Amino acid sequence: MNLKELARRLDLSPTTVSRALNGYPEVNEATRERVVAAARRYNYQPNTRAIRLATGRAMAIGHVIPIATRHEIVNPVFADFIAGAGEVYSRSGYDMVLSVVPDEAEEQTYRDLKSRGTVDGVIVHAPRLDDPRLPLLREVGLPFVVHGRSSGSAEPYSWVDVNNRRAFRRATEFLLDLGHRRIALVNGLEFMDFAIRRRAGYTEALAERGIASDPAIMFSDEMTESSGYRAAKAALALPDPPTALLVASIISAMGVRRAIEEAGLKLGRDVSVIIHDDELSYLKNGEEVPIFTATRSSVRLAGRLAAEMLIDMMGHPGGPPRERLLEAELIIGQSTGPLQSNATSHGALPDAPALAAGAAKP
Amino acid sequence: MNLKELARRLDLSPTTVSRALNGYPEVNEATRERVVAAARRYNYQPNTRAIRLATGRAMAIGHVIPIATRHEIVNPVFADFIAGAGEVYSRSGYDMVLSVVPDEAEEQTYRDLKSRGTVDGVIVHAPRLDDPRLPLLREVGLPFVVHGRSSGSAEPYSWVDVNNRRAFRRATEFLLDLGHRRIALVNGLEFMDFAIRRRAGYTEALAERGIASDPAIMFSDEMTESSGYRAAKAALALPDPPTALLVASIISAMGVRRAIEEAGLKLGRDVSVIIHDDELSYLKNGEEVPIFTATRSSVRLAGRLAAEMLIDMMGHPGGPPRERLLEAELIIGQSTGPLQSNATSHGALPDAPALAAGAAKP
DNA sequence: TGAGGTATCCAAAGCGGTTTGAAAACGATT
DNA sequence: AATCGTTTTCAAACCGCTTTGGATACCTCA
Repeated sequence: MNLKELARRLDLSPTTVSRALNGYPEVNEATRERVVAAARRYNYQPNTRAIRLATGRAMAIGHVIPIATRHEIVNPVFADFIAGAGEVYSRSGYDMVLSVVPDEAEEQTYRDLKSRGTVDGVIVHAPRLDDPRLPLLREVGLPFVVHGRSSGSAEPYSWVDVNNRRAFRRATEFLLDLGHRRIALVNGLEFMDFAIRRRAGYTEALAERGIASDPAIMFSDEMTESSGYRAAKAALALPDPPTALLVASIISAMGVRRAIEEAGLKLGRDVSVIIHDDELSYLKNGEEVPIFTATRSSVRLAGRLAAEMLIDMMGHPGGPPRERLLEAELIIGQSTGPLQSNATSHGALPDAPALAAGAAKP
Repeated sequence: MNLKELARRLDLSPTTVSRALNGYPEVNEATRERVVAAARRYNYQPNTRAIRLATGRAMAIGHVIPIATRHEIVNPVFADFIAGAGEVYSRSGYDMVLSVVPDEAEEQTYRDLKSRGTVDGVIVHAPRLDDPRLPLLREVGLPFVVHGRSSGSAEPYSWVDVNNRRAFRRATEFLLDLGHRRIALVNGLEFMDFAIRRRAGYTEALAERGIASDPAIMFSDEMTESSGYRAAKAALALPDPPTALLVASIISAMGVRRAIEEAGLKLGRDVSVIIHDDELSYLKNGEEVPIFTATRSSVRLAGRLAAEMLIDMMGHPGGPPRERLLEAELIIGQSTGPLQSNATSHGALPDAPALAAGAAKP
């Protein structure tokens, strides 16, 4: 059943039927009802392909995921972000098109998406420092919203991000307040913008208390279980091991926990851990009571917000870039506790003579 | 730059240009080269929307992910499967369209996908016992490939699946060979087809050795960290705790490990664990050496195979359904070991008098 | 030389909608 | 009754490509 056929049965022109269904005012209310009723009766669904050609709009939004040839990792927050954005698209009549491409083909993919008219706009994932995709998309003329930010970008752009810096600053302060002085950072890859901001929050908080950050306990890697394990294992093996760790992801934290337990230490007593929790639906940080103390911010919500922002921007072109900064909440779990003073392996720090900081290796 | 304009500049008809670019034989080789060169020079990309309307093909494949209102979980294997399928689509010129819909809207979504012509075929995820989507898609006339199988389906259909039953049977046998007699099952939700098959493999292996399966140590839940934790905690608290656990997912296994360590037991010595490992890129089962002993099968590979199968089927309509069964390999990690005999909490089992089976609670 | 092929190219008709510009119908106004 | 402004409807052009059904030019062979 197509428009022409439906019009024929109603003894109306395709023009009028089209207008009736699309809510244009220049059609008699009685006819409109007749048309709508018939459309339902014959189960008429306008052909998407024809609409797209006629209107010149794709009614679709693109997400490009580069499959890096070196790290074969699928961004773990991706699934939840997509779920959030997808809900919005469904409600708004947009399709989500995903392009999985080798990362050297990423630029060409964006160009094609535009020139072939496959999508009306895109969401940019996992931005890096001064990310080349932003000028590219501007040049190409594809509306976009960034999930995260890209420090160093010359021009303004639209984004949805969590306040990573403040989150990590607060987390660090929380550990400092518990008496910890030697705090390790298990960060994501530091060419990723979010990782840079997290590190900044961490070092700032330390500096304010007069603590120099120590590269020996600052790790930067992909956020996998294994890398968390390696980092924690290395840190705990140091002559002056950290008494607390700040971990960028719940996935790395799984590995961190493994290393801690393997070292015979007890999480929350001998070693404190704070994580950043994206509220991944398949890796929740506990249920009623959180496992890890965490800075928490829903990546799914970010997906919803980014999608809404993009759709709204496409509806009002020429507007200024939009920004949305989400604050993470600090939730207290069972993985943090005051610094234990009965330890032996390393002595007091110069700026905290009253507190005998130490790792609690048995 | 569009076809008409390009034709004008070449002083050719759009017909000829179209044919030249699409490799039709009825065009002079010299003209073809001229056309191809001009297309490259002017960076001509045919408009997808027009192609789609003209050919009646969407050149797109749909994936419908229901967002269950009750369990808000995003299937964790989804990301990797999508990555695998997406690679194939990119290479083959297909778009992947993802629909995230509330699960009560799933049926209507499939109907719309067909009647609006948004996609040419779909991949069905996470099939259940006698899944209603299969007859629906058949009725609607949308080609599809199922990732997994649906026991009880009357008609044949195309699928790509891993041999879950054999995998779990082998894993159980492996534990039995190590002397374990009390083996818990931490399964996924048992209305999911894969979970049914896994359970079948497990109970079969037990039955063959004359061991009745005990509902008290068979758990079925969503495969999250928390549910794994709960199951293992409950199992280990029993008067006759299991000495080994068979766990359906590496994510649940994280929780299982937490419960084991919390109970003061040592993984691989006091309690053995075998998992099923989908080789998720963000949750690898170790790197050089596997953490858990596991039955392993790449879900990303399954994604590639399913996509290839579907594309091929769409190219040869009317063919018989296709099937592809992948075998999981059994890899030995550090999480399994022979049954310890120095334990006390429960006695020898009738059929293994020589081995004093016991949990090693200190 | 003329018929019959073959190679090459093109005009025009779709595909199924939207949208422009105009016409028809209708009432109200002068 | 003629004019005007609305309301309502429609014919036709258009979106940018594919594809059908010729047309034309060029060979080949009898």
